[in-house]
Amino acid sequence: MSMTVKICMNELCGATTSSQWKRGWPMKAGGVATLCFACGTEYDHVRYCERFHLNEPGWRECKYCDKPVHCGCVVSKYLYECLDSGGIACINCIRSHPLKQLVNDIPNSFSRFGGNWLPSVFSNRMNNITPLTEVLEKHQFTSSNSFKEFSIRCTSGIDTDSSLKSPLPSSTMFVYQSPLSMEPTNNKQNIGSNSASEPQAQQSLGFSLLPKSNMVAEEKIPSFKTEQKSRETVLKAKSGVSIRLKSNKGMASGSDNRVVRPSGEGRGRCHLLPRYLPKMTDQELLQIHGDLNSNCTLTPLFEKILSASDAGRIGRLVLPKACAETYFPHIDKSEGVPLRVQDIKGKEWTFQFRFWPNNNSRMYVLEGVTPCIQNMQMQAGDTVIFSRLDPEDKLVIGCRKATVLEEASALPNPVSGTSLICTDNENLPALMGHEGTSNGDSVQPSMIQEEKKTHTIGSKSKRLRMHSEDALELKFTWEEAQEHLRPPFSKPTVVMIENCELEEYDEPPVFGKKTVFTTNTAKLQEQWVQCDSCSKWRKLPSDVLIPSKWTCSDNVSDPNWCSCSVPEEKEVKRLGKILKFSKEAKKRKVAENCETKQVAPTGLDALATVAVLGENGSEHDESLVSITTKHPRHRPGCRCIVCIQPPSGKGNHKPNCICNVCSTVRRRFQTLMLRKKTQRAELEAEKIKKSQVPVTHTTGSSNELGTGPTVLSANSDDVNKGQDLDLNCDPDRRKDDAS
DNA sequence: AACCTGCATGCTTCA
DNA sequence: GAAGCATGCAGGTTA
Repeated sequence: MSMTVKICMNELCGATTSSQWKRGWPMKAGGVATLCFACGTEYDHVRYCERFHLNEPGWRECKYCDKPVHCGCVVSKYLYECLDSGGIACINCIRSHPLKQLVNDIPNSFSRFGGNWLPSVFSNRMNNITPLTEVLEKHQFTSSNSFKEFSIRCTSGIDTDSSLKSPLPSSTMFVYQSPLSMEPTNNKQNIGSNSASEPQAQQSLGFSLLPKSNMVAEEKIPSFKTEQKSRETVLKAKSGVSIRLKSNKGMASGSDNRVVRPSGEGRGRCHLLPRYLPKMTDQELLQIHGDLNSNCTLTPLFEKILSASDAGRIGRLVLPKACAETYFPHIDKSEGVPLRVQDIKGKEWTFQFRFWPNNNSRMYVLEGVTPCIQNMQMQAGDTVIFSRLDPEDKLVIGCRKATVLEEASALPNPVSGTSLICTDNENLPALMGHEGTSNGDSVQPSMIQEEKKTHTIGSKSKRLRMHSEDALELKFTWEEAQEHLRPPFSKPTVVMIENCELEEYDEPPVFGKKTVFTTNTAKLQEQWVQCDSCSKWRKLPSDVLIPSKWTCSDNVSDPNWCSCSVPEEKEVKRLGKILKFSKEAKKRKVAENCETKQVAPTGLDALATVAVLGENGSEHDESLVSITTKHPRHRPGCRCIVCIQPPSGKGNHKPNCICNVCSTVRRRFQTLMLRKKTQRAELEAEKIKKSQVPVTHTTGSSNELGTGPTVLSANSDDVNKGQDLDLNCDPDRRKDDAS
């Protein structure tokens, strides 16, 4: 029995289960896709898995069966990335390592590399999984200003003070805005808009033209030409598109600058409930014009926030009765009429506009909307906007993404007392079906924004109300967060990927106070923490978890230092030097990154940097206290290279030493050199390219190609330090010397 | 067994 | 209290 789970190659879709494919999809292995039911992407045979195991560039072996997995197609790329997450096999291993498990149950692991938590692990959405190499090179160890803001949303069960001693619950979602995987502005604004009353950034608003012939329904929608000109403002855009804005100041909506723009339709307009009136900013309308290529007038008709059932797999969008009867064709029969619309990508969609008898009334629905909704990446909580385009009388559909907060509000609480920040499409239906807490007694009115409730799908139903007020939001840069995130108590699984050791944790990291780790003369790790009350530094055992607020009185491990009145230990002076070095190293690194605009140092560069710091530190202080600039979270048992290397970073090993440290360092240098070689080649190629273009100024400097960080090159003496294994050498120089 | 269709139920909002 | 509407669910259909 071999059953293949299909994966939609549309990375924005990623539909996986057979149920998400239209009928005709073969259930047996070896079948080919035709159409993804979720997103509507059409496939031909060539684009799918015939390429699955071909030896194309980019392939790699399955860690379990040694057969090639990654051939370059999206499907295998996905497998490849999952492999990096650990524990997943290729299709060859389907029996022992079910692909289904791979796809539907993405391991929620938390990875560290070189003591730093990888951002990708915090975003376990299928769409957001980022290849390891990209994570390392583009996110992790680049200059600090390249770190994107991310937020940790804690829940009511997590207290920023004391409860943080405990690991975050598994349901806690770390929202990290990856420039690779998320849209550029929306999430950041969402994350940043703690106050829900802030104007919401519009992630996307898609409108497109609809050919007149697309209107299948013969019954015409009433024309907009009858609307009152006096209430219109026509914006002439550069492209010549006229966007007719109907200023209606009396109907401005609440807190934001979103203006309720009634369609101006004569029939039944005044019967529309306010929540269905289109609320669009001028900016949005101006944005729309960029998508329109003809001289047209766009008139928003109505909008509706998608409910769970609207966005669900049933594919039925319930239309507000008044809107349907006002703007859509009149229908007499229950089966209704087909209706064509287009989205922003120019894709045509045909919906069945129909109704059901309901309590002596009618319930209007659009059937078959799932592909369109998926294609527009809409979820429950997002707003679908129906508009008309004049003079062609075309029906267009657009969308407005909900904020993270809105999305959160749209979700029922899966765990009592815990709010889940989740943007995962796939989780949505399941969560929607979770009624155990939907009628929970703990449901409280939102304190974040009263109005918000009327804008979320939870506004109508108890079932969907959740505790958005419980969400706490802590903002850090990714780099800052590293210093607050500490490994959970569970032991990590160390996996080697591309000669890099990754620690995989099943549990999320622990969030706590920033501390400084040092190594004392006995080579034991110590932890320093600053009192929030007296600002004195206190020494604690390295395995103690520090809550976000800590004072001397909390120092239960050493009664001698449990009072703010007690002066600091003498060792603090050394700590001060260490901190100074740490800051300087960071500054140098950032400055160099800005200056040279080179490829950012990788974790291996950071390793070398650490080694340098260790040496310098020892120069300034004879004690063996050392600190890692990139490894603030080391704990006993940590097996990363920084922890296992000699404190001074060099000098204690013979050239032919085969100890774990030396072999690891050798191996890593090889990898680093190889990588740098590639980078250098790329840069040179680029330089040659540029040189062929007329250049007004050239510096003549050539040594910036592929060189390591300043910290490395500043220690050029190390290059000539004989055959001893030298952790501080510049790999490029080393390579040059060798050649 | 999974999916689809049509209707019923019951919660929310409005007048 | 009435109307609207979100969603559950039973029965039919399909793979």
